[in-house]
Amino acid sequence: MEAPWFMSIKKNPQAEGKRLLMDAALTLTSNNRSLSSLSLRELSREAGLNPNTFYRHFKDFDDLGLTIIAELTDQIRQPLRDLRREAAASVLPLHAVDVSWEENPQLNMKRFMQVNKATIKLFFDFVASNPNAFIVGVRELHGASKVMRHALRNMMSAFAQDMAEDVEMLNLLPGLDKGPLLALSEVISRDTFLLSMDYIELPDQRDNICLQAENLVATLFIGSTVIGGQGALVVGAFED
Amino acid sequence: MEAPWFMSIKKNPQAEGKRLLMDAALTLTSNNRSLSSLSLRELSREAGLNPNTFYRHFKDFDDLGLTIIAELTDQIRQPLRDLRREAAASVLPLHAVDVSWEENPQLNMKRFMQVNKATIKLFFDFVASNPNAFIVGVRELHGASKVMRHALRNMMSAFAQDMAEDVEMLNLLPGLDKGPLLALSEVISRDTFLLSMDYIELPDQRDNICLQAENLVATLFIGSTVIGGQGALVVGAFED
DNA sequence: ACCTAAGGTATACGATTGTATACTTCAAAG
DNA sequence: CTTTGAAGTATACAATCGTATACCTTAGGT
Repeated sequence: MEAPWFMSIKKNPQAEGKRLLMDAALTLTSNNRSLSSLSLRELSREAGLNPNTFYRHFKDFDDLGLTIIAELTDQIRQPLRDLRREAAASVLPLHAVDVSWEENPQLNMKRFMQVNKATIKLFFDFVASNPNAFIVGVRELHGASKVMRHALRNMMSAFAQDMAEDVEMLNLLPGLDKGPLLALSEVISRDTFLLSMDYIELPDQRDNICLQAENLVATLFIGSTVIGGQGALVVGAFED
Repeated sequence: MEAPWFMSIKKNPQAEGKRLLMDAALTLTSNNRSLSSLSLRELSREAGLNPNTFYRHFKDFDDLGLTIIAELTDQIRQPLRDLRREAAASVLPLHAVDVSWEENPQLNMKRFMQVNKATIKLFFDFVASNPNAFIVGVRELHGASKVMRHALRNMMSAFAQDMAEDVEMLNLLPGLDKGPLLALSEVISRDTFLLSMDYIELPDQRDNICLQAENLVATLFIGSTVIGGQGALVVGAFED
């Protein structure tokens, strides 16, 4: 009698278990669990592996978490920058007559709002296609492990720096100094991350959530511009 | 031989264990643990009680958590409103000539900023004197238990409503409609809560963190006022 | 062709866990 | 007084936990 096909196949042994364990962790944590509440055996069971296999790849649960975060960052960071450029490119050229802000605040504010809206839409699309990764990320951002918290905070700081750089490079808001811009980016980065939980959990309110995010970003940027003494640049765009 | 005093004293048996268990939970979670990662025996051990005593008072850990949150809310909500009135009272009467915003934007903006600063200072003082409660609160706000998350979210919504009511009643920002005001309050409530973690963990940066919070609040309120079409009310206060 | 180390497994052990059952104590209502 | 119910304890047990030790398989370098 011959052995069934699936018993004779040897999968490629290239650290397959590592993937399985990381995926299992994502699966489990996405359903009302936190990393710190998982047990080794539970995780291995979900991954379909022997408990000891965990130690072949990770020192402890923090190690696992850091690996997940590193992968998450790799998957998100560059795409996010690309999204922003893409959004800017799809909007700006249409009005590329390059009217200065002083000349026509309304037009330039509309530009900004459109890039804003497009970027946010693309970001949340990304969230919706990687829900589990975002769930762990947000959960562990204020979770039990100090190591994890610091790693995620650093990740979000990096995102904020990217955002600030892009806004400056694309000349979206000329009235903003570098310092305030970076501070705002940190806030926006964090709040958008947190909002992504709502976006995942409340599929019927996604349009609303997008609007919320857009409003937050616009409010912050405009407020900061005014405080920076460049209010004349923007206030004209909102008067009747 | 007489028994030592502490053995003969019968503490009032009015659910003493309940207090001990809640305190134990706060103690344990404040030190790199989450509620969902606690074990029943661990908690009982910390409280100095028999494991089974837990069930005399709580159905499960969610029940414990909800009780903690309820108590937390009771301790914070009214004091917070009082703080805001106190801050407003300590600042407003000095300038109570009641100059309209249109007449003197600089003066009125200064009023707002002072109330803002005072409230935030008082709030963070409160945080510093109840650190453990805030740590659990923030940790469970995005934690594993859905029940807990909803409860904490409701709590923060209540805080936001309080804030919106107070701002309106104290006439701090006449240029803001009720809708946007409430939306902003929600954001501020959440962000301030999260900032309180930094305030607890980084005692040497507390002044900085206060400034951060003040800036955030000011930026949001001003930005929203401009978007609402009342930019003329505020923009004058920041021009050279 | 051999060796080695990485990836994965099997088994076992003591510690810890949640909970069930039964017992105690004591405050207060009857 | 008696009763009764709430608060807390003692003991016990099966399940699960983390981890130590030893073993198996295979890809890749020499």
